[in-house]
Amino acid sequence: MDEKRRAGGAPEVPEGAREEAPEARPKGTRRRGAALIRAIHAAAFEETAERGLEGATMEGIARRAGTAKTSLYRRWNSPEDIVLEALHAAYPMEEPAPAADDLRGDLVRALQLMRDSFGSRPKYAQALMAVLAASWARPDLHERLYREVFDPRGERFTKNALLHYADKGVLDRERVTDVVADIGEAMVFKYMLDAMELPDDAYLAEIVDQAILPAVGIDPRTLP
Amino acid sequence: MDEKRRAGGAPEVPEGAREEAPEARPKGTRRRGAALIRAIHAAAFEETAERGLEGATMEGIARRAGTAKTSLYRRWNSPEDIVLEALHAAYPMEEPAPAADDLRGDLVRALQLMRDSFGSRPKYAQALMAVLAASWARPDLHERLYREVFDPRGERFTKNALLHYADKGVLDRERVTDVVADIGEAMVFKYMLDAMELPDDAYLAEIVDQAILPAVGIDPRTLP
DNA sequence: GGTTTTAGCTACGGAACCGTATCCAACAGC
DNA sequence: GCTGTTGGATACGGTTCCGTAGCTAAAACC
Repeated sequence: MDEKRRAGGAPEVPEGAREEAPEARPKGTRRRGAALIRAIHAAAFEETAERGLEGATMEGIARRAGTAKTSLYRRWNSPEDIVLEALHAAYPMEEPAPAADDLRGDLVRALQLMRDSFGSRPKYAQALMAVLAASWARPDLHERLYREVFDPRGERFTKNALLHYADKGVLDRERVTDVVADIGEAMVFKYMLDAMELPDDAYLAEIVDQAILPAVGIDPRTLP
Repeated sequence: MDEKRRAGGAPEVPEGAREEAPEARPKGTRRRGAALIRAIHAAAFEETAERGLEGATMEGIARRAGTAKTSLYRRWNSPEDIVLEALHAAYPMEEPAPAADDLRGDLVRALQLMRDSFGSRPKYAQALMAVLAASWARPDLHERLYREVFDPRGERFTKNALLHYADKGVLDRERVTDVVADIGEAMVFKYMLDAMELPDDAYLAEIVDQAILPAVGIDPRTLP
């Protein structure tokens, strides 16, 4: 067993949990509207990433955003509300299937889009992970997450590409099942969990060549 | 309050995160040793599942286990310590590759083993999910999780089966890459996240037929 | 039986959050 | 410049959790 984390009642800051310095800005000035909200969203990501969805507090978010608790309660009722709104605002735009005649390239690009969306904003991926985990034990939250965040944007990064080329006759439409359409996302996700970092382009290409293309009946070695 | 519209027999928990009733037992009696520890582990799963790793508290675990906070501090220093120990104790035993001459069946069984391990103990999957999510933002915890929980048991449910049949010449050894060895676990995991439930046997079979077998160059329709 | 461990109970001061109220000041629009 | 709006600061009582202490009593040992 480990040593005691602290001795006595010392208010010492536990290692690793230190908060970022509040958004510094010239004293006697104020943000409002969109600029303020952006700062609060970023703070909500930080707070959720470091303390989990259930550990996040209004006071913590306010501190990180360099604003007052009262300013948060003016708009939201809970950390959860803020985080979900922040996730929604940050969720990547859907890029309509690039019509190039390059199945393999389009699949890789679809996975790149997914990966880059995780890296687009600091702490975005960690915050999303925290919410996903929490939602697994909370049907209400799960429903909200998929309705307010995922659904409105379309989802399915690789599925569009696969269907596009199925329509063109490049591959068999019957093979684009739900299972197959999920392979790419599932693999990227698992990689992130194991490695604690975003996959590089080479790894994405491996996913496409070794998992997705074989699943739709195409040997990548026969491709141009 | 809502009407009671209880159809089935499941002891449905009304939303609101009510805690389970403390382990009832005859008054004036005490558990000790292993029996007590088992109850505390179960309580730690509940607490972590419902409130997240960062939201779990010693008081909450003590309440659920029907024991005293002081009894927890006697052995552990934090909820995290308890949960990690509980996960370690509950992690499924590795089943050596069943030597039957049935690749497809062995793969399905490997995934069943993985799935059943998640359902083996109440709240086990949710607790593990919570810890995984938290660990993604905390290198120390990630290291601990993999060292104290995953590594000691071996991991890789499908990889063993694939390697076994590669050695027998049933499939090409070159195709059993890290990516391919991860497909099964990744797909089960993604399914759980999306559906909030464990996959049934039919879905596991789909994963094997539509994703894993094609990836190792085998058309399931050609199998016995 | 008597003795040693180990659980359970109560209580404590300190800390962090909660959600709200109050008041003042910076901002935007005119 | 004047004015209504929106942020920021402070304070509050109430709750939960922290980690420790002191004590009693059940369980296990011999």
